[in-house]
Amino acid sequence: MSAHIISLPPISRPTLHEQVAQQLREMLVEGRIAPGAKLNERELSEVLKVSRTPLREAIKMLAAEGLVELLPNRGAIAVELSESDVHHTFEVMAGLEAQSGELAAQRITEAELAEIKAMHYEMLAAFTRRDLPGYYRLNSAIHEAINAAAKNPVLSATYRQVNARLQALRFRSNQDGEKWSAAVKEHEAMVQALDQRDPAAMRAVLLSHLNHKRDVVMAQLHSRSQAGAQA
Amino acid sequence: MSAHIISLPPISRPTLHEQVAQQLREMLVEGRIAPGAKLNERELSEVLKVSRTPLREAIKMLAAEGLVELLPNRGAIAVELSESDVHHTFEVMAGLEAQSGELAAQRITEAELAEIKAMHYEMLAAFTRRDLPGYYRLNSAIHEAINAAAKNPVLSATYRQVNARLQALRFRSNQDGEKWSAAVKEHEAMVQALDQRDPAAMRAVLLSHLNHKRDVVMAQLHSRSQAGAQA
DNA sequence: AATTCATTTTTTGCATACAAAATACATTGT
DNA sequence: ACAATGTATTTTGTATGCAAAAAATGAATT
Repeated sequence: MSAHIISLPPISRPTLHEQVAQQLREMLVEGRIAPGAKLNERELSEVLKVSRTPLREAIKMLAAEGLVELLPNRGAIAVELSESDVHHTFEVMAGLEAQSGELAAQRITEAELAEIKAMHYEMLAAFTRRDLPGYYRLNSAIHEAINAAAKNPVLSATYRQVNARLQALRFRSNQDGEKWSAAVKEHEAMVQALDQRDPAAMRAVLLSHLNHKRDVVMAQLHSRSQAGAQA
Repeated sequence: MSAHIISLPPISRPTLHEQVAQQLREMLVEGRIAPGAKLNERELSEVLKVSRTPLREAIKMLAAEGLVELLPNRGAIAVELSESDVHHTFEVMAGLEAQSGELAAQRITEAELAEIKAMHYEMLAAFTRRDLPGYYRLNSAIHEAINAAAKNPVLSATYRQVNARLQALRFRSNQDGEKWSAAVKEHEAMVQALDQRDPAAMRAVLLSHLNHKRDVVMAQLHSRSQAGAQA
């Protein structure tokens, strides 16, 4: 048996239901399928050019992930989180982020820390330019990096799954300038806590960060539902 | 506002894939399907008396829940957690339990507390009789009750999903007598923290409780793998 | 005997077909 | 016009069929 021929098959083409699940995931998180909207199987199978079988398998996965809700004999709809759902979800996210930060402060490497600092400065640039899309992109990249620095794949997977449900809310609209700069200040404190390898400080700042984020989102949801009620 | 999707249908008749998923879940958690074992579709569809279609849909849900692993073109196997996986999973469970306890200490009602105290005494009885199955049953009922008292459905669902993976390990064998009484003492402290509505104390005791549980399980896994290596 | 290669068998993945439930529609009666 | 009821259409749920991939089998060669 020749020793250096083995271990070639790293690139496995994803199965069809896997690809479909990924596409639907994006459509749900990006809001191309609106919360509450029905997922018509015939329609989707035509758009995605697959038969209903792999499509249904993908939908079942998304249901287990909490991105869609299955209604027996009536198919699936994109989840629509109630105000209370959002509150509870943020509560869990806060706990996950706090733990993530706590562990990251214990386990982060110099290289990872340097990269986070770099992204932090880029984020400051986006903030200064009032470049909201850039800010959000960097913000979520930083949180992902903290997550990675925690070195716990189970925590990362759990975090991503819960976070995906929140992403589907599409709450990335303009936020109050004051709240925004407060968020930036919190990020400053985060980087500092990481630099000092201070888990308790990291936990504290992330808890407060997530609480503020929750308040912003809930306020937006509220104003959104107000606007909707008038239309 | 709120999602008023569910108004009437209290799931009169669960769909077939739903029932199959539930059955498979039990088989996996109860160890009737061993970790690492292959899930043969033809075989399972004969045992469960359903066609492969709903069976496959159920398997996809279990994959999303992390109970089985999908191998492209080679079907599914029951997840087999590595030592590192178990460690990471306990880390997440500790965080979830700690938060659950923290919230429960803030939100528990007198009635809920009374019920937990009652179960605690039953558990003491089981401990005194060295009734291990009864002890485990009451132990998990108490943790479920704490979870319920936290009044966060998202947290409960996340907790259950992560916990199911650990249950599949079937680590309920005899534990060291000293460790056992230490666990009971921790439960005593839990009830006290709940009674005093002390979230910080609750968090602390649950973190240490889960850390000890992790140590016990890891030790058992180790001795088990030792025994396996000799056979 | 062990290894390689070709062939058969099994198993998975996907598409289609059919049945049952839900929805939409139309007709009737008031 | 409206409600009620029966019928048609659509949509979901399940079973079956077929093709491709993987595994098993077995012969041929060294």
